[in-house]
Amino acid sequence: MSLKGIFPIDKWHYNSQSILQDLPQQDFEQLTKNSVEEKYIKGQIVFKEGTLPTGIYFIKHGKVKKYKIDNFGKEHIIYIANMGELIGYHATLAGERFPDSAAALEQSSILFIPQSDFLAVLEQSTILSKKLLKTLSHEFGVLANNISVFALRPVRERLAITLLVLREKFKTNQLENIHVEINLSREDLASMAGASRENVVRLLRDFKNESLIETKGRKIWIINVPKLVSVSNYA
Amino acid sequence: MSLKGIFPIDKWHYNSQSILQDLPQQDFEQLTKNSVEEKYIKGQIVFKEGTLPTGIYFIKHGKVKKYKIDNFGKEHIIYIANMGELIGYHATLAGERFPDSAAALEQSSILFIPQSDFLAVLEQSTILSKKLLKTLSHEFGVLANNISVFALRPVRERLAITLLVLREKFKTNQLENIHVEINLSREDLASMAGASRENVVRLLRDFKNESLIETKGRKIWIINVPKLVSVSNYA
DNA sequence: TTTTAAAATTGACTTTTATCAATTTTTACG
DNA sequence: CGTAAAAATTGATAAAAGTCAATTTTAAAA
Repeated sequence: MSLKGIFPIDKWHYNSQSILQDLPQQDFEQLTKNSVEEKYIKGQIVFKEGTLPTGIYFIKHGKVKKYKIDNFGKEHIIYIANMGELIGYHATLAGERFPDSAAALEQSSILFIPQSDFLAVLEQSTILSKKLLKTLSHEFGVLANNISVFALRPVRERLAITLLVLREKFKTNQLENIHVEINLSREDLASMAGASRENVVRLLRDFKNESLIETKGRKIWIINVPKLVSVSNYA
Repeated sequence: MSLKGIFPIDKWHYNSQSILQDLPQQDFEQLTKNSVEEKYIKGQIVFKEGTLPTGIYFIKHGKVKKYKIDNFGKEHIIYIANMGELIGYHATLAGERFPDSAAALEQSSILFIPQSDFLAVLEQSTILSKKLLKTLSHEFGVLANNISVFALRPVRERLAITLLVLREKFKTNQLENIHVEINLSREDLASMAGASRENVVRLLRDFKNESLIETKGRKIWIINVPKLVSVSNYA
């Protein structure tokens, strides 16, 4: 069950994998010569909004949520970054503090690249610079989508979109793309969809009654992708 | 009445003015050698979401709204770009179609810079490239803010923030910063705050009753900035 | 100025969504 | 495997926000 032709999934992914992929060998080596690989346990914070950046992060394995916390302590998950994605570069490039926080969603292994190495390679590599410009510009579209969906669409549709996006994130590169298991807490799901936990639970029950999804414990499988796409009113 | 120290207005502006400002003379000339200045009347469309970019746009005078329209025809204004700002570069840099639309909010004069010139200067000017990286990275923070505010905060707070942001946009560089006149249709205001027009009208009446703003016709003046900041629950 | 179309406002009502307080289920771990 | 803590679910209720249908006000044009 592919989304091809029925849902513009590109508009929901940052494509930051492409930044370090097929970077010239030399650039890559210079970039990673002082890098350190760190293990993160589930829930462990990678960087925190408002702090000064000391480098950028490459996700070798695992998943990382990027989020913001409002003045009342409520969390909103902006994005889930997957294996192969680069995170934390906005702060360094803008010369600002981190605009958001990042925490591991599961046991992850992350390469830390010091700011000085990143900036040094950027100084001489037009390829890296172009890749960053391309990714950042693409991100703009993703975020613009997000904003207008949050501003205009009801929770039911936002949740449908969230599930479709998560399904892609949780795809294992195995053959069995039909049975993608979404494994995320209801709290995190609510925090992505911008809704209360209880409301998400109720809407998931509805989706289940409508035979759009199956659930077992916290796990969710989408069993009717095209119908969920139509529920999302997005495509 | 300044926002300094009481409201982080930087987190709501793109800062794209800095892209062409203090660009080396030579780069600027090459960039603009084939540029065309066009007049736009109020409401006229500059570019449309989903179309292929043919260049980028520099706002010499006037104001431009950047917006998206959902499947039901409802409009959401993502951003208002002011005199001196550059717009429309994301599509070209990402190699994609326009992620949003742009239309003049008032009589405006806009410089069109052909894509080929933009890309040619980018190819050789590391200064332009760095400025773009900086602006795009800063924009990420602005958009991330936006998303979490739309996802988590109620309309009353979003409207308070919207008014504070608009006040900055409508500042004339005169001395009289106290009496900034916000002149925008209720429809556009609602479309920025992500609310119905009627709800915006009612909330504006509340703000008026609470002596936060004054109105005359469609025009709005914020008369108690610090209190409106506190209503926004954002600072 | 007068006229008229567009925009803004108001009231009544409905729908959506959040919140609070249990209760049940699941998961982690000794 | 059993148990405690955490997470998920449910029901009841309240609050927020949208919609629809007038009516009034404003602004644009003759």
